[in-house]
Amino acid sequence: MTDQTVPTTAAGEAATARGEQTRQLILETAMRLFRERGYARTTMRAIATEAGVAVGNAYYYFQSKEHLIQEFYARTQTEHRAAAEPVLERESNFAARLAGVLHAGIDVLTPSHEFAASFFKTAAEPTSPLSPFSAESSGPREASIGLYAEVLTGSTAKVDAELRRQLPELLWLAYMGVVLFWVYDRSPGQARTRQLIDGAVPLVDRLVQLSRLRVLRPVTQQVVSLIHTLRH
Amino acid sequence: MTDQTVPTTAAGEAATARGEQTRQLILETAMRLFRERGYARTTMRAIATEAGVAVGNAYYYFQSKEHLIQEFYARTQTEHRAAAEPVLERESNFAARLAGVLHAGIDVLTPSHEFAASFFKTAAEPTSPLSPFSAESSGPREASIGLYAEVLTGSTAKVDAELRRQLPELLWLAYMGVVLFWVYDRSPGQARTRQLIDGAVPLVDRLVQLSRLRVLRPVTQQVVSLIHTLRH
DNA sequence: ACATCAAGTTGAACGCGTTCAAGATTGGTC
DNA sequence: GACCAATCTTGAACGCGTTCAACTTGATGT
Repeated sequence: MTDQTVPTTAAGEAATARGEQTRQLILETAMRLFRERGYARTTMRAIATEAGVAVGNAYYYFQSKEHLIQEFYARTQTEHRAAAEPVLERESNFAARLAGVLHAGIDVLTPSHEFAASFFKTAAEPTSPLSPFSAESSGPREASIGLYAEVLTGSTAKVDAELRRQLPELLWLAYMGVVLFWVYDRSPGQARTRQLIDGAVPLVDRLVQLSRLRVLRPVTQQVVSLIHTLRH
Repeated sequence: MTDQTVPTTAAGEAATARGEQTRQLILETAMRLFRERGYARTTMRAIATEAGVAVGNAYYYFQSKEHLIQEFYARTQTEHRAAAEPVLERESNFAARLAGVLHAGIDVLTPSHEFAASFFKTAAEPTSPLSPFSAESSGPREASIGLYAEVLTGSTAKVDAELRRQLPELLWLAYMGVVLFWVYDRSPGQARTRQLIDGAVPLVDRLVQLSRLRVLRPVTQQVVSLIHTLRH
């Protein structure tokens, strides 16, 4: 994870062996300060000073202050994956798998709640490279969707065939919704988000099981065709 | 609308007859420049210069650049209300009323699509006064929720009693979702958002009707109790 | 006529993210 | 060892949102 001659950057900046060390130093310093002081109160000058480099040098490796966060995404995704592993190994019940993966995601994010809230505005902007829907974020996004594909494939749940194809992305979208809720969640320890997960998962589970029910067949069809329409 | 001695500000700033004129001048100038150049490319200096006042003067009336947008909310809400009036007058079918109100909302927003996208990031921040969930936005928010209450009360739809109480707020939340989609919508004329509305409304309608169905009763209960939990 | 005082107005100054022309360092080549 | 080009590093400078001590204005009381 530390030592590679091949470019490791998601954004695709050139990363030779020489500069990589400085790059990592700046990144580590930035992440530490972000966690200590929050995103807004951490200045680029402070990052540079603490890292022992010039301000301009930080901009040689990172296009902007926002781009420093991209790494946060990648790391979080990797940690999420790891944290979800035991559940995916152990459980075969769909609801249990989904709940486990969602909780694992929030577990990983929890230490960064304040930090996440402060840079969320940036990620929310449609044109931002930090948007979870952006091309720059496609790596972590695809990986995350893959995680929800696993939730489904490893489970014993019986799902309408059409719906099954769309479900991983839908579950990822639901996860984005949970994260959105979590960012806004001001309850101590974000307990409300936990309640949301525990309350919504059985609901989703039920709806997914019901998707094969005769009365709901048209509704299922409608959902699937709507999704199809919206993505051309 | 122009001429009042009573304070008119939503935020509650003091607005005497004397300063009100300057306030309005700055506001009009700002709104014009925002539409002409976009939010980010409009500087406070430019607003002040064009309005013929000093920068500091703008800050006497508005806490920040962001606060200049608060007025945009209030205006949009009022226009939405007006645009929805004919539909609420004419239709009694729930789906037709909902679709009409949602389309009216997007109609009103359409001319400001670029502008809205540029300041959306600000509104998305949980702690921002511009957040649709913030205390400062409670005026327009309550009015908007009221609009969806009317969608329901004026309709012939039969809804589960428990659900009925929560529905206006849920519909408003769905509207927020549509607006979120609209902000991200890069299709020409935001045609996809129109498709989303036309596709999702029958679905919501169906689900609402089905909420009284026996098989779905537990699900409905679950939804209602989850909402109840999440708001203490 | 004058004093008083809140309301309104000013613009220089601050700290921020970001840029960029200039300089320093490195590894390869003859 | 001398040169070169690519890579890396520097810090002053720019424009931005925002602040604030100082100033002006105009209505009110005497």
